Amino acid sequence: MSLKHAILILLETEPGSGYDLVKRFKAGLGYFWNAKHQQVYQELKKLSEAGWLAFAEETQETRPDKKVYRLTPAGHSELLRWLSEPVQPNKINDALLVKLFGGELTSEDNLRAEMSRHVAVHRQTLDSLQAIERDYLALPAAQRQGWRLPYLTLRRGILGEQAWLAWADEVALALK
Amino acid sequence: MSLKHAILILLETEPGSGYDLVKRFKAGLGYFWNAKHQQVYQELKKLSEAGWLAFAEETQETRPDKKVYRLTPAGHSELLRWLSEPVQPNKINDALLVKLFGGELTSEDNLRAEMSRHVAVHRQTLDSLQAIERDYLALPAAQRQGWRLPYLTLRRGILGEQAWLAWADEVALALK
DNA sequence: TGCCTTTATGCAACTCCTTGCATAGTCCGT
DNA sequence: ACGGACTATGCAAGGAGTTGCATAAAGGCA
Repeated sequence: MSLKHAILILLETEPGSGYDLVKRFKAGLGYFWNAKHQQVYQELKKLSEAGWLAFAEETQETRPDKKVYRLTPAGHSELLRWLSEPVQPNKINDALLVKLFGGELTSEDNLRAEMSRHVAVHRQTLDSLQAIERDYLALPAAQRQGWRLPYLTLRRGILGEQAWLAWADEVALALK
Repeated sequence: MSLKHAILILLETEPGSGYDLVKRFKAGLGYFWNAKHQQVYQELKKLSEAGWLAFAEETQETRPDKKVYRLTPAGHSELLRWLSEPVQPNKINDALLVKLFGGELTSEDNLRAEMSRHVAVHRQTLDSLQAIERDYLALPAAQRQGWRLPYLTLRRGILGEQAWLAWADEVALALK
């Protein structure tokens, strides 16, 4: 899929280690692309074997040594190639909806409890996305410019979470 | 994940063959759980090896023979067990957002073209979901009762697609 | 007649992703 | 002094999902 390309994008902006990337995923891209540390390390290995990344080992005194990865020219042109190519629409696999679909076989209490758990998670996600939005909007216009496109992805998150919560209200009404 | 359980739910309602299930996925659950025919066949094999399904081979004259699967008591209780257990919130992996996030490296024309392709797909999905909704709402109340919970999942689809399209409008404005 | 679609199932090989485990020093709070 | 979180990387095994190929008869359309 495009974990490969998500990594290329992150490293194009700034070289970094696997550990670094995991943190960057959590901070930014992470809302719409999830990866565990294992997968990142495995992918970095593959990407450097493919010649799209190069790394330099950095010895550190007070911390474990690390490998700092950066794009090679081949990696850069691969990224451009990927960006110019259509991506296919997302496939959705949502276990909560599967459960609701088959919910006649269980109790409404159970379904309500499940929904509240998910509502809590989505509300928290929405809160943190809105906090990021506030920070972005507080920046001077000149600085906002560089984050214009990432901001659009943030908006996707916010609108998506709001729609999710609106749906949860409908469900709550129906299960009352 | 829960392809296993999606299959159990579908077969609990009515026994059927792998081919059958693929069609049922397309018609109903398919909006929020996607599976290729290969995966369905592989999963059916595993599920019967695990003792959750049993199958009967049905010889047909004018068509290829088929295997009709149904839940065993063990499969039924596994389904109940799964339904009573919390499912964990969905992870999102959306390549379009990755592309947009890194979009500074490509042209706005390219991004606009990509967006229109996706808008077309989402609009069509929304249309077909709304067609299903109209059919549902035209049913007499007594018949609606049995589809109450699947209807909630349909609503999720509709609200989700509407939010997606509203976001696409924002993006179109920002890329103008 | 020839081509496409539908019905029906499956092997083989692969990539993608998760889970559990392992190592090892530093820094911080209590 | 001890426990926990943080920095940093990775192996091994397995489960989930994709891609390509193969078979084979029936029915519809041009």
